[in-house]
Amino acid sequence: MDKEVLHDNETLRPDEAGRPTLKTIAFMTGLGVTTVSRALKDAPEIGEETRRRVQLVARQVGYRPNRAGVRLRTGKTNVISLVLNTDEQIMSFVSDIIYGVSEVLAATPYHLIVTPYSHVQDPMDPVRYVVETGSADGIIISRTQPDDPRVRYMVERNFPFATHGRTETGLAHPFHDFDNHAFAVEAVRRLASLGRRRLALLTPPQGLTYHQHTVDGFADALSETGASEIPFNTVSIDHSMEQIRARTAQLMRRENRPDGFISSAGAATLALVAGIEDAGLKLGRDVDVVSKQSSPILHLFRPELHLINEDFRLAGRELARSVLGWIGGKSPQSLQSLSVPQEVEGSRAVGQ
Amino acid sequence: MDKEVLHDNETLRPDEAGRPTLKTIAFMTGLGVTTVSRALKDAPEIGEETRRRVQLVARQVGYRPNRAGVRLRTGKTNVISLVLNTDEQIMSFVSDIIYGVSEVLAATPYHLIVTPYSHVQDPMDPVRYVVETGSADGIIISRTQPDDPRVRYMVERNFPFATHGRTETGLAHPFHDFDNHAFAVEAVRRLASLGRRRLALLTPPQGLTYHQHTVDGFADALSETGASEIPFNTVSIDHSMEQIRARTAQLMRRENRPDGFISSAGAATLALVAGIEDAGLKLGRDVDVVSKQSSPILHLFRPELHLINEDFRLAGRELARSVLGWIGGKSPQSLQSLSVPQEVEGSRAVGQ
DNA sequence: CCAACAATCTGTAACGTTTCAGATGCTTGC
DNA sequence: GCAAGCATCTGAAACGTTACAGATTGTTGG
Repeated sequence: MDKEVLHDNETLRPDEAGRPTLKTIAFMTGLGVTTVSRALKDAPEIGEETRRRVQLVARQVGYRPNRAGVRLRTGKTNVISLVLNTDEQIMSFVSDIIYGVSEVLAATPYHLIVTPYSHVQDPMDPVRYVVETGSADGIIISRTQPDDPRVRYMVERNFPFATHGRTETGLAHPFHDFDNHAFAVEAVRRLASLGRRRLALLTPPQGLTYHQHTVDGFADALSETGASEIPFNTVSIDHSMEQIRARTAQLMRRENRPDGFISSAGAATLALVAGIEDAGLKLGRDVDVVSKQSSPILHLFRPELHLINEDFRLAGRELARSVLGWIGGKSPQSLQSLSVPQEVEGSRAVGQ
Repeated sequence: MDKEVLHDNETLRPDEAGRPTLKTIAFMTGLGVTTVSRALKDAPEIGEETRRRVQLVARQVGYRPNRAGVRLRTGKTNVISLVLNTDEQIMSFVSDIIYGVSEVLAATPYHLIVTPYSHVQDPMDPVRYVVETGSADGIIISRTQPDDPRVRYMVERNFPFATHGRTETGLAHPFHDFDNHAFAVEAVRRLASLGRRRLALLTPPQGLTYHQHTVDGFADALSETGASEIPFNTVSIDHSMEQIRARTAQLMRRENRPDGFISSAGAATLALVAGIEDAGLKLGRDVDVVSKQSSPILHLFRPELHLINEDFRLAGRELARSVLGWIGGKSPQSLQSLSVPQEVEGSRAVGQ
């Protein structure tokens, strides 16, 4: 600290507008930039006093590592990419996921970047883009399929990711999923307990893993309760409100109409109920409906609805934790979680 | 192309797993990396044939500029930051904005990064962070206030941004706004035309610019139509569903209750209507409600509702275009837009 | 024929970071 | 007294890009 060699940094003017860099701190402390770099990340071969001195100065001048510098040198982007389908109709749950992810990332140096794709594209495109250009350290995807090509692709390349929903690839990868089997079972039981015997299921989109989970839960609970199924396969929650409404009305005007419905999405339930009422029937009297919801609003729509919450903010948090975990070296197997259907407050709540 | 000096790039192995860089293309074409760099951006001092040759090779090998390299060298991040408040209750509109922004950015090299903040923080924090660390080239903010400190901050630093909502700072900056004055006027007229004379307004949050716009439009149209106001200032659309519902019920049980409501948000309308019905009153008979909505769902909730659409996806697109415009050198004044209330399909639609 | 010029092309340096392979000085053991 | 070892520190090089200041041609005008 005395001999001050003053390495001839020709153009070095300490506080010249720009933000401080390692060089700035090196100059201020009289150390080399290598030493500063190592001191800041608590490397072992740095003296105790030096470390403290460097960290003090760094804090004082508000040093923040330049992301581009780090990224160029190390390849680490400190970015998580959330891949989203922009065709979703009513999608307040999307913001919930985003906020959940954000909550977790806030305590880290990670930024969240949203990578959208639409129906005109191969869902693989955004994933390929991120992996090939290395524009993120990890990816979160949703609308997961049993044999999801995106999952295969990323596993092959050993690229960290987490899926919202499970696969049946046999590949071990992080996921978070809502237990839709349990949801369907609880829903059927509820309807059965109300004396409903002819049940129809408004399913998740064909081809997604949780479609099958829901259908399986429905079937299992049907045989458990002895209720029967009224097929309702012409629409799914991916269809437009108009279509769901029309098909429901159509179904409800038939001879052998259902007396109980299970709906896999809150928005779809609005259309479903409208269809029921179009047919001149009344909720709670002629038919009961159990619905999933992601925002606590459906009880305002029709108090007769039976509701089960799916917490997407929680999903976002879990998914973020999972990718970070994988990036951090944890084993994929240890980063899988399942969320259980939540009882909704109020008299008509479903669940235990 | 004949003398092939083979610049001694010691460690250069063309196709060694990694993605192609300028160096790769330089090697393949036999040119210098400077030439390649310039050829790719159509610089003037590059021969026609060379340019074509370079661009052909670049396309063939799937060259994509390394973002970290560009960012480190030029300071350009090719990132737009969308700053969001995570405390919003029901926020399907958030995804709409995100998708709108994405749509526009998709055709550009820009990435979208979501920067959240919560009530515990100063709304200034995320803005300061982005500006100070230079982690984006432009910012989009919402929940704009008449004298918004974030706007002053960014204008002072000449940092490109766009606001969802206007300010009254006198500073020229890009914005997109929904014409809430017009919305309130149309809403009052509609209620007046239905013979409603005692109107209550469920306002946007106090402190935000569009609160005043709405209130002003309401007042203007009241004097135009001769209707009178029933004060309803104890809640705003930022309050919880429960609070809105309870206050509404309370209001509707009073002697001098309103016979018309204007609601500034779709989600709040659910609670508002619930409150009305809690008081034993009936929509369309005892009271009419005009509501804004951002998703076409409220007509399913109660067909008696009068609805006006606010298109948030459009807002997202406009906001994205605005920031990009400013970054691209256009004048802030030329990047301001206002969106007019949209008529909702169906018999009870409001608007022209 | 030569100077001047335009048209093309080029290497070097720099952005901020981390890794690598030392350098320096001080103890320690014998 | 000295080699070896340890504890600290260090500069150079590299990541991929662009700006700068030339270099190398061939062409033109006088």
